[in-house]
Amino acid sequence: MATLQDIADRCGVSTVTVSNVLNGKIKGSWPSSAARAQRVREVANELGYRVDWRAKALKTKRTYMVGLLTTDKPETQVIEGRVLAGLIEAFGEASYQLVFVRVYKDAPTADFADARFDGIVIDYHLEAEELEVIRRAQLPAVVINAPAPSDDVLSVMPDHLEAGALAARHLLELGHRRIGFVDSSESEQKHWPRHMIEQWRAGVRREMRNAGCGDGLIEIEPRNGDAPETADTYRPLLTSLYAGPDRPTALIANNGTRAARVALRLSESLGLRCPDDLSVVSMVDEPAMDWLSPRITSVALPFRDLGREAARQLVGRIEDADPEPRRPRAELIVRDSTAPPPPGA
Amino acid sequence: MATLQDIADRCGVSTVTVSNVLNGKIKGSWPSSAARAQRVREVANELGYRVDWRAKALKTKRTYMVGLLTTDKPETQVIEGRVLAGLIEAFGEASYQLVFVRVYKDAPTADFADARFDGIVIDYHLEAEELEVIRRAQLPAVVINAPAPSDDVLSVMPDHLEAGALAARHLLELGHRRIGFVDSSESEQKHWPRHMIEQWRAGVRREMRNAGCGDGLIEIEPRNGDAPETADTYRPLLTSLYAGPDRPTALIANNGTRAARVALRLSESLGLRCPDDLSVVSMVDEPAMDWLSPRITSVALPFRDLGREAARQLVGRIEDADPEPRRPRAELIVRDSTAPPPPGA
DNA sequence: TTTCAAAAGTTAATCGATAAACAAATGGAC
DNA sequence: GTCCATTTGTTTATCGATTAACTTTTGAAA
Repeated sequence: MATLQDIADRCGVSTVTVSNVLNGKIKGSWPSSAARAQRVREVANELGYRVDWRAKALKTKRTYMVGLLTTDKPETQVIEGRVLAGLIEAFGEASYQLVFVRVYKDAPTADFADARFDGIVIDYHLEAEELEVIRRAQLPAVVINAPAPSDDVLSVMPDHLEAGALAARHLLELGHRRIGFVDSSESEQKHWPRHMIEQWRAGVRREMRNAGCGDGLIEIEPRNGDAPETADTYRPLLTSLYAGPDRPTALIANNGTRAARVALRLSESLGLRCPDDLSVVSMVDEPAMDWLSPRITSVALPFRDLGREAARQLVGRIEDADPEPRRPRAELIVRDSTAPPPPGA
Repeated sequence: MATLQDIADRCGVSTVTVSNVLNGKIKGSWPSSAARAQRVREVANELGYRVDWRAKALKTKRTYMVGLLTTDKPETQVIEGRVLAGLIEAFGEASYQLVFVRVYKDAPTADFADARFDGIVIDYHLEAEELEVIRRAQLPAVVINAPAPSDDVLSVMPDHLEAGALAARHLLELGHRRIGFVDSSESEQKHWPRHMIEQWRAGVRREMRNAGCGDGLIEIEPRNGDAPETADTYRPLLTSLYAGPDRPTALIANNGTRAARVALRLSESLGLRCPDDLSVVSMVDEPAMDWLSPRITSVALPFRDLGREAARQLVGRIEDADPEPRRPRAELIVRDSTAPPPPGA
């Protein structure tokens, strides 16, 4: 592997000059220096020179490494793949390496301190308790898809209010006037951050009010205590709802599993067909949404862009640039589970 | 951040001595040295000393970093989360950092060489073309869930033959004698490595021969050219199959989507019910397998263990230890989509 | 008591880059 | 032609650890 010294020897200059040329600290104001700089670059290229970041990092007090905090819970997905893809892309472009760090409950800061990162990325799966780790680390940090736990932490979130509004507008345009919002069952609520879901609901509510049917929003949230959630969890609630007069003609479910259960199983057992009698929208676009039958209309969060934007913000903070924030937008993917309400309804 | 010098000053010894103590190069044969070593360790602990791997890496020519090669195809999942979890765990225990690297088609070795990894992990999604990158890098490498492309590359795979056998044995024990193996459609086959699927099929075949029904294996593989695969792709094939005399009483599908399609949609349109009339097994356990109705019996690959074992092997190779290989085993998860065949069949 | 091999410790040099301090070259203004 | 601010280049020192070469200690054997 070629070093600065190798290039310097071949060009008859000092290593510092080579370093300056390659780091763009030579403006090339005079012909003589411009030519020399050119030659240095050529030789560097010829030798396939790549900076040794170990040495660079040692001297500059930086590491060009960013830690990605993940949980060590076996059940939770480590990180959404598309977020990861966006992070890798954008950090790569800025010459930062993305390193995975497991969060140990026992020794939370140990291997974390070892790494000496320049910054930290926190996925939204992490809980408040674990966020404490980063406070202690005193490093630039960005949280993806969750509110910042304190002022000095960056946060990148899509406009969840708008995401909810997107789903609602679609249904309103189809002619629906009474819409149910299917929330998590009690046992599931504990395991998920509420922030997104509340925003979605608020967005739905806003659009319905704008459309003049403010009281058409029906909250569906079963009280099942600690029992695990199954398709049956929602049955009693929906059955009694559909026995009454103000039955909703469309349902918005706060994740894909619930959407599928409502669309595929409950609609059947209620004697309804999706989408003819009942429209269903999922607020989370999962792979299964595209191959179930009917294919389920979903709101897709801009995961890849979330990753890219988080990287951009964090690099900005590390390098004291603080670029203006952008808010990635959610998209509606219209599939086969939504249609105008049945004529009689 | 404390350095060796800080500890050395406080203990009245040289930095080299501190380094030796902390790296366990002092045997403590004499009381005087044992005591001194103890004191050094105490002070190190007190100051919260952590080795600066930038300096260590610079001198030792190692980086303690392992690159994880991933595709840059937007559609493909970057990496299976459970594999990743296993990798993080095991590398963490061995003090290696796991760094994500995007594979650029254009400039395949550039940022790769920058990183100067000690080794490489390759996920099974990568294709032969991309494997070329690692050959050029000349580093210890391990491929997860795919055969090694050359002798000097490590490979960690579960026993896929046994995985197929597992599914077959389950069905045979239930009393099935004619079993269909649902392979990918033509258009999908191109996008997936065939190795696993061939092994699964071979395992199924072996078990059926052992059970004395060697000709009971029915291959189901639609010829749909380049048309995208949908639930309808399999309909003609299955319809004609179920019109004939030798209809299978059970189907093994080579992924979750196909299993779901066969179990949920096709069985209905054929006038069969799952599992009463038709049993279905998925060779890939995906989240949806657990919440669809019926919940689908699946073979779960030991993803987490694959990650752990890959890390173990690679660290062994890097540190010239070459531990004996272990083969993680697949497991059968019995759910509601399998039952004894109907009496008449 | 002397001798000696093993163990422990010290000093000096090094990995590859960059920062700081200083010296030299340059082109335009006077 | 001289002066000067600017740009460029050089020398020296440094980041924090480890290796190499060498010296000192040590406990036991002779």
